[in-house]
Amino acid sequence: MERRVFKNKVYTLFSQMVKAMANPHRLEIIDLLGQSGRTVEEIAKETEMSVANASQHLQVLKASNLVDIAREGNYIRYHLVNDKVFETWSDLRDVGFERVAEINKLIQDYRAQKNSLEAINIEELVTRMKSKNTILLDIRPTEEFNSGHIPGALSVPLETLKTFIKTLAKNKEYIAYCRGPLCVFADDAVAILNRKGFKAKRLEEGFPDWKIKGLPAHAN
Amino acid sequence: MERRVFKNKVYTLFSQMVKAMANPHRLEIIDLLGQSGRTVEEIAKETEMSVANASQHLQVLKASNLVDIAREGNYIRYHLVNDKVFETWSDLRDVGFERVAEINKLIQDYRAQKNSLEAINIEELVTRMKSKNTILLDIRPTEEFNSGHIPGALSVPLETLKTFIKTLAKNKEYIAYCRGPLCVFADDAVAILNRKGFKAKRLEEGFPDWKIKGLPAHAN
DNA sequence: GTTCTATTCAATAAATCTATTGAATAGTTG
DNA sequence: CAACTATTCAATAGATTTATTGAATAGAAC
Repeated sequence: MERRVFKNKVYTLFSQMVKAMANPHRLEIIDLLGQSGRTVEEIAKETEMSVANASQHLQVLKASNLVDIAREGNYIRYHLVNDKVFETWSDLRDVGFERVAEINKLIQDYRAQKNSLEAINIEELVTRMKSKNTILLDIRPTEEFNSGHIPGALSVPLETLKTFIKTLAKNKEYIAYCRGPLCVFADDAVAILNRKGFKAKRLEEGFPDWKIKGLPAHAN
Repeated sequence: MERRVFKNKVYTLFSQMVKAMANPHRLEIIDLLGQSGRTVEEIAKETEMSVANASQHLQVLKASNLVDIAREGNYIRYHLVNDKVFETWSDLRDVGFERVAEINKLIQDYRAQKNSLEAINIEELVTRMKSKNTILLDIRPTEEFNSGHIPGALSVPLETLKTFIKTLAKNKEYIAYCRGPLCVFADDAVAILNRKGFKAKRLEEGFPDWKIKGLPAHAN
């Protein structure tokens, strides 16, 4: 095979893989699946698209070997094929945060509106966790907490926060985290906590980001 | 702004960035620019496309903040905006090598045909370089070698290899490297060396991959 | 200020991608 | 085996992307 033909072929193959990621719905799906495997129905519900549409996008991801499936009784559960896929998305995300002004502004504005402007990152969290004064809250649904969480975190799904809040001490500092920088559970939690007079900030990243950094992860 | 509206907007912005990468020509351009900045004309020549077409693709990359420009006299030189962009491409590439059978096969076949099947990776290279018996050859054009190379490498652009080869000792082991895993200069060099009875292998990765690993890089 | 040259723009036709709908399928449960 | 249900398929119309042309532009050089 001639050099140019080879190059065209190989870059075309890579571009097909990139194309599979190059869609807002599919990025959202990858972000979700980075969390844990999910059925078509669950994905459709969380991303607010039709089941047929979600299925179609999942087919695209599957055809490009970014996700694979496991049958479980009546359901088919989709997974990312491995951590590398999430890492690629995570790198893309970083480039976006760093370079695309619109993305930055959109996120800042959203957080400002929620009164959740201050965020700390994973490095800062590691330092702070050494202090007894910091309490870490995992705002995701229970199942996600159970399938893996940051060691030392308390499971406080958003719906339970309002009752849980009564038990919290005012003299502590709270850090809330959820699925990732684009997940808004933690922002909502921080908003509620601040309103009630607690000192609270969100963690910029989420559990999958913690995990791909190779930091220890607890599972129940 | 409502949660769903926020999510749609933010994932759309990210997907626009990914779309900018989702084209074979543009991936090749990113791969090239990871090497060093280049003018439109240079890019058009190396990728064998028309200048108008190359320019159009560069506009797409520029609009997405993946590349920027610097005027130099009569020419405009395009650069990647930062290392993160190349790292993202590098991660994508890894996923492709690992998960997409067609990509693997294509590359293996091409190397087989060039008699350059055995490749070592950067980790192995670091170990081997401790031995006096291993000689590292940089097969890229002189300018690229000068703008940065792996410490200890000899500059042997492909055109000069045939004359250079007369000076080489048969009892050494040669490692050839070039721009990256999809660059074929090193394969050609290995083929020539093997044909003449030298022990030679290529380095799987290229100089930019060495650099983003944070390993030391010499420049003249 | 005119000429020159690298680069960009504009227009177009072909190809590809997307959401929606409703029907089809495959595997499970009773 | 029949009924059921999660998922996929197929068809379509509208939107987006792409390569190719040849013309336009903007800055450098003289």
